Amino acid sequence: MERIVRKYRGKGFKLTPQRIAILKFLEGNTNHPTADDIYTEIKKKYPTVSFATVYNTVQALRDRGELLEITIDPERKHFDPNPSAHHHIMCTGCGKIGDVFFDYSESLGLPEEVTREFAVTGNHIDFYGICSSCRAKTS
Amino acid sequence: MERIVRKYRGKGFKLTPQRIAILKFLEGNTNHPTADDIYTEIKKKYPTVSFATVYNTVQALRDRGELLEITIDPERKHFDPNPSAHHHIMCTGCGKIGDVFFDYSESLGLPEEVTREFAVTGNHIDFYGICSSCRAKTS
DNA sequence: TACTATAATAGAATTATTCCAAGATAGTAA
DNA sequence: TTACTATCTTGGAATAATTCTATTATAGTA
Ligand SMILES: [Mn+2]
Ligand SMILES: [Mn+2]
Ligand SMILES: [Zn+2]
Ligand SMILES: [Zn+2]
Repeated sequence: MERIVRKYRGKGFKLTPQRIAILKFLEGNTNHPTADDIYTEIKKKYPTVSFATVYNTVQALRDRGELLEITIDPERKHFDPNPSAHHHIMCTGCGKIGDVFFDYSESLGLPEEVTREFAVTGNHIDFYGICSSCRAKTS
Repeated sequence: MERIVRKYRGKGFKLTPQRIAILKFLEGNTNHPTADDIYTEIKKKYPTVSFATVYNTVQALRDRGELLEITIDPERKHFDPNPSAHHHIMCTGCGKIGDVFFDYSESLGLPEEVTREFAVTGNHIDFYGICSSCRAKTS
């Protein structure tokens, strides 16, 4: 928590109790929670917290480059407190999202007809698969 | 249009006038339209068409493997009548989505800690960039 | 031509997300 | 400390995308 305070102090980002709770929940969290996941968690300690606060906070973090919005799930957005470039894999059985830490950039050269039209700035890979617990169920 | 009839005849997929209009709009369309784009177009010829029909039709096509749902745009789904494996690039300026026809699968080996947990079934790459017309504007 | 499974429609419902106005408060500077 | 104010929180309304439902219509088939 001291690290959190140190990280955001003096950056025009006010550290309110709700925000600190959100930051603590997100810190090191590799579950890629949805807005609802965050809301449900923070509500345990701050029963009057609102969705607006959750969305405002994740937006503020996103704008500061501290958090990523993940689009791999067509149903809803997931948030990732690890802003370093990495990729994701989602289980098509249960929706679980895992991290893929590998830089494929070298292999992702684009065809000339694409680079003629687009100046490429980034990439993100969505992998799909079946997680071990889902495999256990169906087999 | 004859090709469309031939393709779907006798497969439990009724070819209504609205569906034919949707199929014609989608056929060869590389613009990755949204549900609203489809609705707006079909409404020109069938003013009473409903969103339910648009969604029902794209779902039926998706279930038959004739159409893909694209998640590259965090705001809304886009649909792609080309179901063959390919990737996409979106302009972060105007939202335009282009196709990337290149099979990167050979280069997309996953780290062992991922394959231990997930049996991989597929992948899709989202590229980001700036399209030529957006570059013309800002420069 | 008649039948029936499937589709189309209007509109309500649901869900995710954003907006808004009013009241609080974190951080700062005196 | 204290006071100030820019920023934040909140409940609830608003928006937007998508799905559901009940009713009516019709494509495909016998
Ligand atoms: Mn991640
Ligand atoms: Mn495409
Ligand atoms: Zn699973
Ligand atoms: Zn553009």
